Amino acid sequence: MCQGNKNSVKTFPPETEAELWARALLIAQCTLGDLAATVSMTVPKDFRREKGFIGQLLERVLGATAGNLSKPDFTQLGIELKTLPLNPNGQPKESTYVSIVPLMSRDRLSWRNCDLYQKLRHILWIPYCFDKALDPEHWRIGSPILWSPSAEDEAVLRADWEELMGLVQMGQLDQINARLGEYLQIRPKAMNAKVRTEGLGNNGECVRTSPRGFYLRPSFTAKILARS
DNA sequence: GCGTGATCATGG
DNA sequence: CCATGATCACGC
Repeated sequence: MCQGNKNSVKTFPPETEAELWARALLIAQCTLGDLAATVSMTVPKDFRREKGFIGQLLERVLGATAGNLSKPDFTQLGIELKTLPLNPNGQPKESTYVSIVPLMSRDRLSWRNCDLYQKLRHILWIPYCFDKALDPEHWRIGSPILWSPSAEDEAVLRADWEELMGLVQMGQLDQINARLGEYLQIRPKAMNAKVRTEGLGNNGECVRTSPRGFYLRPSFTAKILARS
């Protein structure tokens, strides 16, 4: 980690959705290097040791406030910030992490009240071109997308969530893999495969298992892009 | 250790 | 080729 990033500047949080949107429009077409300079950060040459850099850069530039709380980044506005890496062909390159999977929840869950939905209900997408042929400082930010799931999106997301959380709550952790779910999938979310946390066994008892997260498939974020 | 930000690296 | 499973850094 370079010294410049430790001392980087934070932007004041936007007070309204319109203000956030205006800021997002202002940075469209900027390079990561230009943006980083405005908040005294330095763009890494590769992301092997700084995978979250671009997300943290955009949090600073746009004035996100939630830190590591399980809340939308712009808490007062209820808006989640997500960067979206695109291949040079304009398609999403990676899945999008959304939230941690609550592996110990035994209570009946409500879709509209779950952490996952609270983040999915309103997202500011910031696409950028992930081009291995260029140094990351020259990668360009694209046009922002302020998105909420359509009724059809929500129906699929909710069905995926119900299927996946059904397995979690029934203690069927060993049946969960990233192939399940049409738009949403569950994948490991930890420093490494040895990390353990508590989950539910098939008799409702506590078992040790790996932490997992909910991710949106690239095929779904591609639909969001195509529609915008 | 957990949740935030994600991308890496390899097997199918 | 690309999705799955694995991995990296930070704040607290």
